[in-house]
Amino acid sequence: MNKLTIGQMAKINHISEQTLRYYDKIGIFKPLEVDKQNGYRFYSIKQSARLDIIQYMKSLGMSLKEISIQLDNCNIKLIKNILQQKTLQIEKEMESMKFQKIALQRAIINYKRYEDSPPDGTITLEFIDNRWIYSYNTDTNFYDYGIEIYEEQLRKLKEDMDEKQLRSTYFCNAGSTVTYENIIKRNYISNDLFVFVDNEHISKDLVKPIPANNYLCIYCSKFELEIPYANKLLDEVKLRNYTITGDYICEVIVDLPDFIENERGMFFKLQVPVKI
Amino acid sequence: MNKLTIGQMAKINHISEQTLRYYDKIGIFKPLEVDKQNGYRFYSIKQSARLDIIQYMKSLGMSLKEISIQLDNCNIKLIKNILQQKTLQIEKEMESMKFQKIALQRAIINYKRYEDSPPDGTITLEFIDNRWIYSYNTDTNFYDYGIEIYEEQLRKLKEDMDEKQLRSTYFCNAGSTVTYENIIKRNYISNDLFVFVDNEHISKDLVKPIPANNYLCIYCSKFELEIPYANKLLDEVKLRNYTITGDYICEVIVDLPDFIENERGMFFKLQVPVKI
DNA sequence: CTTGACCTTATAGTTACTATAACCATTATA
DNA sequence: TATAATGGTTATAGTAACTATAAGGTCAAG
Repeated sequence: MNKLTIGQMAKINHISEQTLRYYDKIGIFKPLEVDKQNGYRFYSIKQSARLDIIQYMKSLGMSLKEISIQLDNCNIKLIKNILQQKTLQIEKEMESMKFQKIALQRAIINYKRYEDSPPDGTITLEFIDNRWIYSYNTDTNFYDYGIEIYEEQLRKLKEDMDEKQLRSTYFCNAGSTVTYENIIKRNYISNDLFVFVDNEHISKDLVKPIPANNYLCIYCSKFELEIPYANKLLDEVKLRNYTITGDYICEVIVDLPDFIENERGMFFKLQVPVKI
Repeated sequence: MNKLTIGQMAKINHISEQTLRYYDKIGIFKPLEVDKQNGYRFYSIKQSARLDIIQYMKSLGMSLKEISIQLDNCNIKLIKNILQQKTLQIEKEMESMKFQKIALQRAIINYKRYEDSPPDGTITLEFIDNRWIYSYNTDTNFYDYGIEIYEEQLRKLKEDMDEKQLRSTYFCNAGSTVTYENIIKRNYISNDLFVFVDNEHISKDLVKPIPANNYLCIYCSKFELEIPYANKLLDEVKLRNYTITGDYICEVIVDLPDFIENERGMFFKLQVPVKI
C-alpha cells in the first residue's frame, strides 16, 4: 500500500499513465522512486496533493511551464498571489462571456428576422421602437462606388469597433443613413456607417438614438438594387400621402457575399420614418 | 483596388500573412485567384465576410476543421443552429466560472486564515458561526492508520465530489469529525470526511449543518500530533469547567505534504463546541 | 512455460499557428 | 544598369499538452 505503480497512481488521480510519464519527463511531477533495475516508477499517495495543485492551476489556465516555475520556488504567499490574480482574470472572462452571449443572441435574432422577412420588393409599414446606433464617419460617399468600396468602409468600421472592443458583439447588424435633407431630394449621399447596439452596454457618448416611429420599409436582396428600391419607397411615400420625418436608413440584415453558394448573400431593409 | 495581395488582405483583416497561407493550405479560406506565373495569391475584399465568420466561430471555441465542415455545406439555418448551440455552451461555461470564482475565493480565504493563524499549540476560545458540510462516509477508521490511509480516504472523497461536480469548488477546506459520544470518552473513531460548503450552492439533502457555537480550539501543525493535541484540548475543557455540547471537528486548513520544502505542510484546527 | 496484465522507451500525430531559411519578383534609387 | 528594399513564394521545424502506437521488458498466476 506504500508504493503505488504508475497504473495505480493514474487510476487514483483520474489521469492517464501517459500524462504521468509526460509530467515526469518535463519534471513537473516526478515519482518518489524509480527502480534502477527495470525503470518502474513508484509513487506515494501523498504526492497526490501536488497533482491536485497542478490540476487546479491548470484549470485556472496556467501553462505547465508556469506552474512548474511557481511550484519550484513556491511559498504559501505566492500561491495566494496567484489565486488573487486568477480571480481578477476570471472576472474579466466572465465579463467578456456576458458580451459574447449578447452577441450570439443578437446574431440569432438577426437570422430569425432574415428567415421571417418578406420577399424581395415587399413594402411594409412598421412601427419600430427606439434604437441606438454606434456610427462611424467615413470619408467617402459609398453611393458613388460599388460594393467593394462599401465593404472596404465596413472593414474600417470593424477596425474602429475592434479598438473600442465592440466588434464581436455588434458587427452582425450594420447599416448606413442618408440625412433627411438629402433623402427628400433623392440625393444618395452617405458617409455614415453604423451598427445597432444596446444602449445599456456602451458609454452614452458613443451612441446616438434613432427615435421610435412609423417607418415605411422595403426589403431588398441585392446591393445594386438599393437605389432603385429606395426610389420605389419614396414613390410609395408620395402615393400614400405620407410625409418623411427624418433620416433614411439602409439596414443590413445579412451580409455574406461570395460566401454561401445558392443563397442570396445580402439582404437589406430600407426604411424612412413617416407621418401618416 | 480590385485585387488585394496577401499583405494587403492581411493588414485589412488584422491577421498574419502566414495565417492566410495556412488557411489556404488547409482549404478553409482560399484566394479568389492565383497567378500561374509567380504563384502570387490575390484576394477580393468581399471575401472578408468569410474571414469574419471564421474568426467569429473560432471565438466561440470551434476548431478550424469544424468550421470548415460547417461552411462547406452551409446554409443560414445551420448557422442559426450553431449559434443556438453556442449560446447554451456559453451559459454552461458561465455557470462553471461562477463556481470557479467561488472556489478561488474560498481558497484565498483559507490561505489568509493560514497566514493569520496562531502558532502550533495555541488554545483559543472562538465563537464560530453556522457552517455547512458535505460529508463522505468511508469504511475505515483512519485514526487506526497513518497519514497514507488518510490521504487515500481523501482521494475517495475527491472522487465522490468529482462525480457530484463539487471538487474544484470546495476541496481546499476539508475535515473530519468524531461524534459527541466518542469524543467525551476520548475514543478516536471517525469514518466521516467532509468539506465545508456554501449552503446556497448545493442541494439541501447533500449538506449537513454545523451549528453556531463557542468552540474551544487548538492549532496543530503535524498530522501525527492530532491525538495528543486533541487530548490537550479536552484537558483544557475540563480545566476551564466547560462542557462539551457536540461533535469534535478536525479542520484541515492546509494540506500540502511532500510538497513545499521548508514549510510545514499540514495545518489543522481542532475544535469542540462547548458551553461555558 | 505460456498467457495476460502491466511496465518501459521511442516516435509520430494532434491544433493553429509562428519562426526561419532560402529563394523569386517588382520597383525605386544611386 | 546595378543594387537594395520590399514583398511575394515554398518548405521545414518548433510550440503546448498531450494521445496513439509500436516494440519490447517484467511479473504473477495457472
